[in-house]
Order: sequence, then C-alpha cells, then structure tokens
Amino acid sequence: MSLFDYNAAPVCEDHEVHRDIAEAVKRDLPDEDELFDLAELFKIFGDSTRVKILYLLFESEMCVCDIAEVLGVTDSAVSHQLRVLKSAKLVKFRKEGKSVFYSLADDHVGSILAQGMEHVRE
Amino acid sequence: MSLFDYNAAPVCEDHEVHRDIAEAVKRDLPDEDELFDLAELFKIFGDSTRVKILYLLFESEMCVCDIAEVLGVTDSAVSHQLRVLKSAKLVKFRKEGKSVFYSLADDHVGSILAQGMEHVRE
DNA sequence: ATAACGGTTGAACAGTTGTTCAATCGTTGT
DNA sequence: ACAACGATTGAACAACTGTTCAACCGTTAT
Repeated sequence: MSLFDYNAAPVCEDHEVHRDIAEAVKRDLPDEDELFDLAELFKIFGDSTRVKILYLLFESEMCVCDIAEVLGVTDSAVSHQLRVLKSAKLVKFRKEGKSVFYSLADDHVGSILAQGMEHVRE
Repeated sequence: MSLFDYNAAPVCEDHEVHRDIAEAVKRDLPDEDELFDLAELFKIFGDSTRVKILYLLFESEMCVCDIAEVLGVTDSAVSHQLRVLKSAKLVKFRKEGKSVFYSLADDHVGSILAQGMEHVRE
C-alpha cells in the first residue's frame, strides 16, 4: 500500500489529507541521531584526498609517506586525513619500526565506494 | 617517473620495501576526474538536511512545503538543498499547479543510503 | 486586477573544512 | 649521545558551506 494513493491533491494549506501523509512519512524516518551519523559518514567520503586514500588502501595497506608520494601531497596532509578516517573507524593501523601501516577497517568501505562509483559512471 | 628510477621522487627512504607497492597501487587507482566526481557525490550525501530529504523522498514524492514542515526548516532552505540535489541528478520533479513535487531520480540513491546506514548501525 | 500562496533566488552571515608550516615525538642507526 | 627519518600535532589561513532574510516569479482564486 503506497502513500501515493492519498496524495491526489496538492495541498500545503489543505491540512486534512496532507498532514496525514507528512506524519506517516515522518514516522518512517530513522532517528535524528542515526541520520546525523549517516551524514557524518558520507561527509568523510566527500573529499577527494580521503576518497583517494581509501581507494589506495582498498588495494593494499600502505604507510603514510607512500600514500603522500602517490597522491602528491605532504605527509602532514595525509596524516591529518588518516586521523579523520581513523576516528570514523574506516581505517586501522599497525606500527612497524618508524613506519605506520594503514588499511581499511572493514568490508563496508569498499562496498560504499563501489556503490557510489556505480552512480558516477552511469 | 619510471618504475625503476630510484632518483625521482623517493618513496619514504625504504625503497626496496615500499616502492613496488606504491607504483602498483597507483596504476589501479581510477582516473582523477572520476575520483573527484565520486567525492562530489558523497559530499552531497554528507549533510543532515539533504540526507533527510532523500530519505523522505524514498518513501513518497513530496512538495517543498511538506518537506519543510516535516523537517522543521524553512521552505527556502529546502528549496536551496533541492536545487543541489537536482543539479546532481539525485532527484527529479514535476509541477502541478502552484506545487512542485520532488522524487528520487533513480534506484541508486536508495542503495547508497542503505549501504551507508548499514555501516552506521553496526 | 488584486491578493494569496507555493516556490525560487541572491546576498550576507556565521560556521566549518582542508592545507600548509613549523615544531615535536618515537624509533632506528651510527 | 647524536642525527636522521617517519609520523603526528596545533595554529593559522583561505576557501567553502548552509541557513536566514527579503525580494521576487508563476499560478490560482476572488
């Protein structure tokens, strides 16, 4: 049963039919907090540098200066962005001597990237 | 910059270990333009108001003032965001009298939302 | 024609974001 | 101990973003 069935008349003023639909749709909306977190997640994917880093890590774990060299940015910039990715639990790391190797935290990251890329490429 | 030119743009200092990986990974990275577009796409999902609008439209087509009322923001704010969503081809619209009804442009939008929500909820 | 309404637009504002730079920490090698 | 290196950090800065406000447009009804 679709909500469209009730939506015959265009009415912002006509509170009778219209408010019901608004209330029904509002009920089905996820929690405010969840939607906020969702936006925060996408925000992190919404930067060229971070998306590139994630794509690189999708291929292989890498240390900071390698990422920096491949992307042509400073170690500092990469480190700042990795901090963001780390705090969002999108990447994890292991230390080995002076180097710190980063890798994707879980499989979701790749799925999200792939889904987005599918839209971009059509 | 050639694969075996050790003098150009050194990767860290530890050539033997990291350079192979860096070069291989760089080859597999998508085009600059594609990655830019991908980031732009996610950037659009990276705002609470826009994510909420998309979630609402996933349920049912809605006109501007309905969306505004449900979300508790001004018509103007909604209109501005719908313009962004429209230019990114994430929503489409049809006019009916004084009203303008918006709906999702295609199925990808829902998939991307769902994929992101899966990560948020774990 | 006039008024009311849904919707759009542009300027302005505060708030946020990403990079650079310089300083610093921890580990390794001499 | 010292220097070199990979990595991190914080402050500063310019660039960008989202909302508000007021004015405006097109359609509908009186």
